[in-house]
Amino acid sequence: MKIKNSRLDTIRLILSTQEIGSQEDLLRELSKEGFKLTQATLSRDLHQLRVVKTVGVQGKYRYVLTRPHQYRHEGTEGEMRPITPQHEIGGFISIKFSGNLAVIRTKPSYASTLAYHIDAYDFPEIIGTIAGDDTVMIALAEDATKGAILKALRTIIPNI
Amino acid sequence: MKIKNSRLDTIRLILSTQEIGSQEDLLRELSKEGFKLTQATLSRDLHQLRVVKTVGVQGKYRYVLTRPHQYRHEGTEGEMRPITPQHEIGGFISIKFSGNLAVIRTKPSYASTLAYHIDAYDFPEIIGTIAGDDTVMIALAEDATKGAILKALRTIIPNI
DNA sequence: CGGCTTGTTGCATATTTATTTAATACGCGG
DNA sequence: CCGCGTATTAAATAAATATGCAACAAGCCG
Repeated sequence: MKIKNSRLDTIRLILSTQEIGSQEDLLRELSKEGFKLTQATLSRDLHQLRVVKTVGVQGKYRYVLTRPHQYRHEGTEGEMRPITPQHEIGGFISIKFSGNLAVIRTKPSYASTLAYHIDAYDFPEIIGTIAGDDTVMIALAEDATKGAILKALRTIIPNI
Repeated sequence: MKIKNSRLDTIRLILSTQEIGSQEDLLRELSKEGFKLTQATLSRDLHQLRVVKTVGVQGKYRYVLTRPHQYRHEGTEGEMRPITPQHEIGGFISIKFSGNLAVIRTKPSYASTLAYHIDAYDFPEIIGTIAGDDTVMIALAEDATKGAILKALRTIIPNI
């Protein structure tokens, strides 16, 4: 529907540019933009957008967008060869490499937990991670080898 | 405090291994582990841990860990040199490069906002971004140089 | 130790968010 | 245009979560 879509866009815009701490706040901003709706509808909108309420640095709550993740298509591309363990560790399913990226697949909703653990270790071979729902993308340092990454990750996922 | 810390650890453990959808659920799990506390206390614990309630693919709610923010500054490894500004602009903390990727760290919850702005500019040097809670991963165009990226981003993050 | 400051907790309650329900609007094939 | 299935909504309410407050425990000087 037309109205709803533009409303969702506006929600995205607002959340991207302002620090919104409650649905009431967001409702107020939306009404400034000419949208009138109830908190119930907003709650459903946010659910659909998969917006989450996080805790910011100063302990303030804040609604933030998550990205609509791609639900990818398993590899086909030559280089990438999945290495899959016998036992699933904390939702881990597989890891593949390509260039300076590694992509870990997990069971649904386990990705951010895994990314959390990887981040916590702060491996020098890894310059950053991003988690979707069931995928963790890992940016590797330029000189990191596949072996070094696997070795590092083994501290978190023994049977990787 | 002793008890509280081990409780926080246990919360992390539980959230890492189970799909918890409400504080009541988590409370139940904690009591199995011998912790007795009220929802009020748990709410405060989760706030302190910056745990967030997300929406999974099937629309289920789930509590997940976010990363411990280290205001780090690694900068040791040869190629990678975090470039950190004097003033924090919109939560920006650092940027690192590796191959055709750049990884920006932000203060917690600022990543999606920053990514949104980067996207909005539609720089030819940048073919796409992904944002987590405090990390933006940027896919660079094939011919983009580090300098060109920094120059482009400067329109958004002046002191980058 | 005695006072002071800080941190932790439960209780009760406020606040916030999700959901049920019933009504209304919409899209579309016939 | 009609009828039927699907969306969308508001209102009320349920459910979930956050917080003010008072009590108590811990650490910390002097």
